[in-house]
Amino acid sequence: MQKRSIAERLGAAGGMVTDQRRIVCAVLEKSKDHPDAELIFKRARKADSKIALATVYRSLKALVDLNLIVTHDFGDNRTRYEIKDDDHHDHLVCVSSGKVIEFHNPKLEKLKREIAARLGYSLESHRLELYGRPADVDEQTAQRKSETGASKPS
Amino acid sequence: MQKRSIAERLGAAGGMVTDQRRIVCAVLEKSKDHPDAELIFKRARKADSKIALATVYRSLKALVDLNLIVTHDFGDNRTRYEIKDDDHHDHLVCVSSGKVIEFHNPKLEKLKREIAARLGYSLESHRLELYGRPADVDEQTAQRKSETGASKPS
DNA sequence: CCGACGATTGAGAACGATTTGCAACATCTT
DNA sequence: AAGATGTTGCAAATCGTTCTCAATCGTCGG
Repeated sequence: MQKRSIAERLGAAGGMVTDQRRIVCAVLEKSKDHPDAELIFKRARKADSKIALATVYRSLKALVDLNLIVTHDFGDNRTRYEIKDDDHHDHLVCVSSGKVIEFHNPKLEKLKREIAARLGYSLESHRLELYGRPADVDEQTAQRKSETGASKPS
Repeated sequence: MQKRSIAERLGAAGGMVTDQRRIVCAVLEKSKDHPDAELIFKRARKADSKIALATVYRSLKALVDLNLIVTHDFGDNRTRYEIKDDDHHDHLVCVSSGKVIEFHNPKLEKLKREIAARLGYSLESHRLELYGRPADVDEQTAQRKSETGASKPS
């Protein structure tokens, strides 16, 4: 009973399940990238040629409010959307290609909580993006010696 | 010879130094918060009642391009500006009061670089914000036992 | 110190992303 | 199946930010 679709979870959470919202949910589930509203809109139009952009925005907001999806801001000023995964991950954005790599690092998660705690706060959420450029192969191999616990995207 | 003003550094970097830019620089230097363009504009108007918002934006962009100031995005969609400090710091945003606390954590800096390296990238920049709410005093004292290296804002 | 030329300014229009007003319509409850 | 309520589509409105353009200023060569 783990694989409930976003649309199902939307209904379970008390949200109204409409055809348009089902479509937006389906688009998000099928998207492996981090699409913005416009792109989600374009993809949604393939399933419903008359769905409105405003509806996409409203559906996305509903899903965000219900904590079913999360937003990202990768510097270009577009809000990107992604299904909220159970295990949190952060992003590394390649400054030369724009490619986005997801990663999860337990050490980092722990450190973030500790920092907040030391400042007198309990961590509610956070946002982290690394911006980097591909390293030379030399540097890579050199660096690979230092274990950090960073893992490839799931 | 360390305390050159932003305006001076702007000139030294080859940027054109105008009255308006001097004012924007002065506003930034006096601001202890993280003002957005609109707020900087309001403050600048106190020194020059006819400076234009567009000029503020243009001055800010010039300063960002010359690496004299940095931008932040704390979730509300406003770009905030801050003088670039020598030693990097990140931010913790209080979700209940909106207060922004700066902190610097060497462990975190190191970890970020390592993570990027392990993914095959050399870290160019990054963005990190923690969002938290004030913890109970109990929790605070309990947490304070775990050393993290987090330091209070400078 | 002055004049020329390119850069900057002010004002408002223009922009792109996102939101909103409203009438028609679909959904969930009973 | 009917009604109350939430949602949709469309267009107009907003918000932050950038651009256009004529007027003006800063900087550099002389």
